[in-house]
Amino acid sequence: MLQPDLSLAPHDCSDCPIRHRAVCARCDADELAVLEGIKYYRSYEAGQTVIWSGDRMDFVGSVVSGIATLTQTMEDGRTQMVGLLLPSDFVGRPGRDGAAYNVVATSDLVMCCFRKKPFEKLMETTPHIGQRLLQMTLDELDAAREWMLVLGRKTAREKIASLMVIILRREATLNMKEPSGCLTFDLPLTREAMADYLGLTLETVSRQISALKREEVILLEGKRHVTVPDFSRLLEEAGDDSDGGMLA
Amino acid sequence: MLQPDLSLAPHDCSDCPIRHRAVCARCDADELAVLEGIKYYRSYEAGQTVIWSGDRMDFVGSVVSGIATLTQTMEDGRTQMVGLLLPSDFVGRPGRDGAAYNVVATSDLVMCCFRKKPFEKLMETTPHIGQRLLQMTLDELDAAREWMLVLGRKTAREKIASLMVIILRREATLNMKEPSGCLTFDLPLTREAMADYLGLTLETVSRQISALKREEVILLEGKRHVTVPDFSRLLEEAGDDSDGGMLA
DNA sequence: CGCAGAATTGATACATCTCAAGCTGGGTGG
DNA sequence: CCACCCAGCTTGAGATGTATCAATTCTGCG
Repeated sequence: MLQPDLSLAPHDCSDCPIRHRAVCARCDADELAVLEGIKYYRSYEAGQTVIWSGDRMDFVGSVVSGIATLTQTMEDGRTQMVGLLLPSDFVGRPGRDGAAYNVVATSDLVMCCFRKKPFEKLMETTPHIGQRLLQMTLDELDAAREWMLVLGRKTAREKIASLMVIILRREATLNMKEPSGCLTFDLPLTREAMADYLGLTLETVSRQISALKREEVILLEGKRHVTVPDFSRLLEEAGDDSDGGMLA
Repeated sequence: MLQPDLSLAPHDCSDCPIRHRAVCARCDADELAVLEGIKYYRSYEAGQTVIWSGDRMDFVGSVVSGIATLTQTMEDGRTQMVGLLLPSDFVGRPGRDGAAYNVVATSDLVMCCFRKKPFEKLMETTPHIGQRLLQMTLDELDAAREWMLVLGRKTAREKIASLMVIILRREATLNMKEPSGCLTFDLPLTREAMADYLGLTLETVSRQISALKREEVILLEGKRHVTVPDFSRLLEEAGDDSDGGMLA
């Protein structure tokens, strides 16, 4: 099914789960009403490709629920993930026609979309949208630069630990609290997708996860469910500064 | 001398060399006049640190002339360059107090600065500034993501070739033409700085440059001046798609 | 001239990749 | 209900690319 059931998708912005973090976060009631007029929802099943790099893209939008990946591929097939899209993340670039990356749904995915032209027009007249998009883009740029350090300078073990730290930090952001002590989460990615994120092979990912398990930095139930008995230990393994690394 | 001679710095925005590409690019005459009122220049000598990561930063600004690097460092000294700042590039983040990265002048450097608070206030009232900053940030994000592919998936030789391609592309952007055929440029970085950019050691950088020279992909005069007899050959060595990879 | 920083080159070590063989768990059809 | 299958994963052994350590060689400059 190309467009899975939409009945559960929110239709009213005021109960939207990403209302306060997405590109519309700063909009007031009037502005929201205009956005509401041009929005529509799309759903994708786990594994579906949302957009191919290079394709014409006539919409932009926000992830409402589910997870997607942003990847870049070389001709010979080497691929690098360049972004992990979680709920509230923005997809697409105003002012550009073609998609620069592949977007693939990693889980079932619901997106809130806007046709590009009307959205661009709206941006001209509604500063709150551009302001929020700037904020979000600056955050993504910081994330990309942090990831450059991971890719360029960290060992395989540090990379795996860094990935787990990032996932835990992003989850903690939702709950508005610092991660610490004993924590639990599910890996949203296959070993292969982790390898593409980390610039490793899937075998190396697997070996390093096994090593972290053997040394009890993490505990595993099944392949995906992870328990971190001591977050600061994980931070150490990631090679991060002991402080949260958070910036005002 | 902490603040080298400023006499050559432009004082009138209308003859500023970066007038049409910097954060002020979209401002009209009135808006420019306001900006002109709060701007000031700073100069740095080659090698000087402009900002230390974590330091309080009371200004934002644009590179007017010269080159600077943006780097991130781990406690044990491993460092990764996360950005190369050329004329017109923007430094600093509105809405944040501390610097996230080290900024170091690689050559003599002139910056056009704005105190942060007045600049932030101006952004609220002058949409053209925010719009331009959004555009520039999106471009930087694309550059960072392209670099993630380089760091995560390319071989040492491809990394060196990619660096040269990027430098040539950025120079070509100034002249508004696609690079092709026989080209010439100066490496703006030491071998060590290249290593920090590419996630390699300086020895590996040196060896790969020697190899590219031996195989006549490039010719060297001195350590810094490079001639590329055939740009498409360099592109191939970089592992890039043969087309320019340019996006609308 | 001679020094210091930058770069090159060599020998060896080691982390990660590659290729290959099995394992595991959840789903399917007989 | 069980046997089978298959994608995802783990583990092993050996190859390889890059790092590390060390010794020279350049190059510009006081």
